[in-house]
Amino acid sequence: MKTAAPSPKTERNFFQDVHEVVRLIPTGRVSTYGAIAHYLGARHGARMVGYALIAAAPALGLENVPAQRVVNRNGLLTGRHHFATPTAMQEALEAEGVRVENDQVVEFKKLFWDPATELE
DNA sequence: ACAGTGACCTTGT
DNA sequence: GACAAGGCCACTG
Repeated sequence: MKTAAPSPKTERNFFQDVHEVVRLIPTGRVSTYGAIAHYLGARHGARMVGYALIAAAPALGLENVPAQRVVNRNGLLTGRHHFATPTAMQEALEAEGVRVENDQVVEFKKLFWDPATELE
């Protein structure tokens, strides 16, 4: 299951772009779905960004995509449940120096990395 | 083909 | 300021 078959009709270009941006996120930094979606052009529907991360999930072989650095607007690790383990996301973030408390990134506002602003 | 769900965000009341 | 609803696009059943 899980879209293992790339559908040509579905422009996975969007996913590819998401992968690029997520990969460009510096270590110890975090970004948001809305920022990425906005940087890609417009509101693709921030939800699609999340889906793109699922499509980019390490389980598919894209371990180069640090989805752990991508959180929601609240800085909450909404997708931790989608990781191999419920703590994998938090563990990974803490391993990079990002303090996570109660599934929430501490000083998220400071660690926030906006492609449209940083990369411009 | 239809309906429901989903790692969300923005706007309106 | 808080709560509610809508919107975006894609995937699954």
